[in-house]
Amino acid sequence: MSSRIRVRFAPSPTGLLHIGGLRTALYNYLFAKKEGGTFVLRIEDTDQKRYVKDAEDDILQSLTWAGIVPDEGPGNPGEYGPYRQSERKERYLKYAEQLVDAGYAYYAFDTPEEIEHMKEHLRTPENPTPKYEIQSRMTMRNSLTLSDEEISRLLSEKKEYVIRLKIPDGERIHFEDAVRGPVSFESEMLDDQVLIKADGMPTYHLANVVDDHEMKISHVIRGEEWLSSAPKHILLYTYFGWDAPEMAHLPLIMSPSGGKLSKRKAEKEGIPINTKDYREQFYEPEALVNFLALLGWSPGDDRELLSMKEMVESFSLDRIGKSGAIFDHAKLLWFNEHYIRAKSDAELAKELQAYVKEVGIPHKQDDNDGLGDGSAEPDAGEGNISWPSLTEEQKKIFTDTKYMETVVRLLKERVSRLPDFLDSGSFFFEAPAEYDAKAVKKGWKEATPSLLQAYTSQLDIVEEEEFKAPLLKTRLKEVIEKENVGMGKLMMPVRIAVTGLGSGPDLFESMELLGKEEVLRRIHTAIEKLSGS
RNA sequence: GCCGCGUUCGUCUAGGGGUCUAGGACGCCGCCCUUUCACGGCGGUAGCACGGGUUCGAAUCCCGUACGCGGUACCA
Repeated sequence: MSSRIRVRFAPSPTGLLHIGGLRTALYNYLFAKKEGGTFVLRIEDTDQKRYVKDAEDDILQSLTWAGIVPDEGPGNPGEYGPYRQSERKERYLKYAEQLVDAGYAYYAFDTPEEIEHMKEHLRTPENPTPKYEIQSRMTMRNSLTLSDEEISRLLSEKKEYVIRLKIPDGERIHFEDAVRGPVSFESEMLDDQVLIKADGMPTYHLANVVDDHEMKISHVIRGEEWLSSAPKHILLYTYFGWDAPEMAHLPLIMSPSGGKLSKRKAEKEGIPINTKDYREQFYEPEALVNFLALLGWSPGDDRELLSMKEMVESFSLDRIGKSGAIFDHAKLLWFNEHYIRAKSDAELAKELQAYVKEVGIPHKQDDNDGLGDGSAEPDAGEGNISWPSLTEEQKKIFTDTKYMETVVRLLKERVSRLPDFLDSGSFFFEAPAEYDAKAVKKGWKEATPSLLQAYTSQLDIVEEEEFKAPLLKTRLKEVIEKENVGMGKLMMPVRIAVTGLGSGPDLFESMELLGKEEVLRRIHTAIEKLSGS
């Protein structure tokens, strides 16, 4: 006999899965796994107006990518299906009518205009949002005010109607929230929530309660935006005579500028909001998951880098924080760097190849710096790129696994995200088109060309097979000794010539990888281009 | 407006009456390593929102204020 713990992630397919949703799913998942329970995915597609066709696919793909795989869901039904609310439509009406019969709900025939008129009438500065409730409902056209004949006539004429919950008067509704402790609401503050909409579909509130009950959900773990409607749900459980599940309302993920991290806000602040964005930009899923887990939860000790397994082992609802957590992209990048470095060169090379195949290579137009104060901005570099197709030559390079693995090995310690390999290692894939102005100014002097000549004449006589890092270094040392200059005097110009940049991975290893012919060509090109001007 | 929830370094957090001159991490700064940069190592910067209580003692408990956030739909 397995555990009775059952949790669900119940997104509505109105768009791509955003990271807040992903975190909610994650917490549900961690709790389920920790308790040996079941993690259910339920699609809450009761709003036909906002339905987005591909959203469900995206949700599942994103969850899978993150390693948060549902035990039950539309794709892998358990014994409580179907798992899409649109496919469970009939049962909600039945339950709602049951409530009507018991006197806990009623039919309402008001048109939207009539409701708006009522609210308009009641609206004052002190009460900007009038409700459909104990007072106002008696002025409306519903089964509380209409005669029985009138009601059955309207019903039989198939007039549009909704079913509303009859909120009781003067009750205080208490419940215990697993993360917040005791919470209570005055019933006066609730309005007569619509349970069944005019189109026959249930609202979230009804569907949610019915499904959680029918699917034997033991713990409802969801975002704090639901806290205010929890009393309505509690009321529904009571009226149905069901035990309410445990509730846990998660703190919201906030934007750096304050407020809920909405799509709009995130975009404005340069934060990828959809899980799909992270997939497409090849973030390490472990990094996102680790980061998200710690945004509002902590294992109770000083560990920060946790595998899914470790998170499962340490997870508990009472270690979830109560206040909103600001999304810190810089910290996410730190996690990402960590997980990149934890991967093998072969693994990374493969991913990089996949990335290029899918996306292409970025071509920087201008404003190419890589030096200077760039390190201050974690997100620098985006915006000025285009994605042209690869040349034959580049295809050859990118399919050369050995080559790619070396690139990865040389660059791994200096990238934050997978695409950065292409950015900071662009010279591995094409000769520098321009030279970093700062570096040139600092390291390219009058005497440079002759020094470079001296070095290249040494390199000229190196056999191709001998063109290895240690030898290249030795040759360079010999030249500077002979010319009686410091190492930087030669190394910097060589770096500029070969990479176009003032800094980067080990120069000699980079040269070895590029090969004799290419290196010599680049040095000669640089002398031509930089010495004239 | 009303209702609800919250408030520890810039950010994520530990801490739940004495062990707190508040710990860790990211970021930032400095030093070391490296004749580049990065990684790494070491060090530093910075915080209990405010005001009242309770107590021998409060970041921790209570009240109030301020501020923030959420909700206030035939959206979820």
